[in-house]
Amino acid sequence: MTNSLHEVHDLLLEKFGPQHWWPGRTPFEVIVGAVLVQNTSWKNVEKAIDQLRQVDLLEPHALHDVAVDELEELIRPAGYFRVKARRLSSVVAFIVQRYEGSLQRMFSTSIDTLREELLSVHGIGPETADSILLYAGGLPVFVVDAYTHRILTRHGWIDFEADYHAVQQFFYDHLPQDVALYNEYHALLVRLGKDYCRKSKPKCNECPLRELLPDGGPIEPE
DNA sequence: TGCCAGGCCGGGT
DNA sequence: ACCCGGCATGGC
Repeated sequence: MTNSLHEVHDLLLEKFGPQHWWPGRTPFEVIVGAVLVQNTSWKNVEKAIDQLRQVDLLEPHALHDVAVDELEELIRPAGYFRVKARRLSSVVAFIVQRYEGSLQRMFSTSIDTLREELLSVHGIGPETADSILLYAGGLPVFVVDAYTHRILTRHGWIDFEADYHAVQQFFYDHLPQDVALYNEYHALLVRLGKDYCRKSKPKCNECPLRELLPDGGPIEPE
């Protein structure tokens, strides 16, 4: 790693500008979005969120009172709607039962404890948990997603085999603990990924990070 | 048109 | 401990 991760962040910020993540109006809306966006484009999620807003379901107790099959129809545009309706129900049940529906209380819990609790909820894995902690809770947690992994492996910064925790640790090892930095950085990596690091149609030769690499360019995609 | 999107779970080896 | 299929709509 000849260049600090700071430089990468600064270059991306210079090129793309602030991303203003998370695109949610309230912490609860961010949580709902975090579940709905799993392996799905944000565009689809927006439609589902809009439908929930139309019927005033973007708050814990209201959503908790909705039947699953009704929820399914409302979130249909987000895809995987049966699965996600149940996942949302689980998350909301957790918030209502464990924290009386208060995100204020929920985010008062220590990060490590809350992370473990979130991971124990059906439908919440590492990325969703961390997205909730960072983007809904404003806590210093770095979010790793498929783009992050792909970008780092294609540039030879980490092994392809690196798992979620290893990738996350890579950022913790090279960055100061800074919520605003974590927030912007993840958003910028996703932005970069969409333009230059898609699973298919990668445009590594045009990648703006190319100039930061010692050998003049990203390695070939796997 | 086919392939993929800001994952996660459960069953099979 | 892996490995893999299933889940589903909408966009390029």
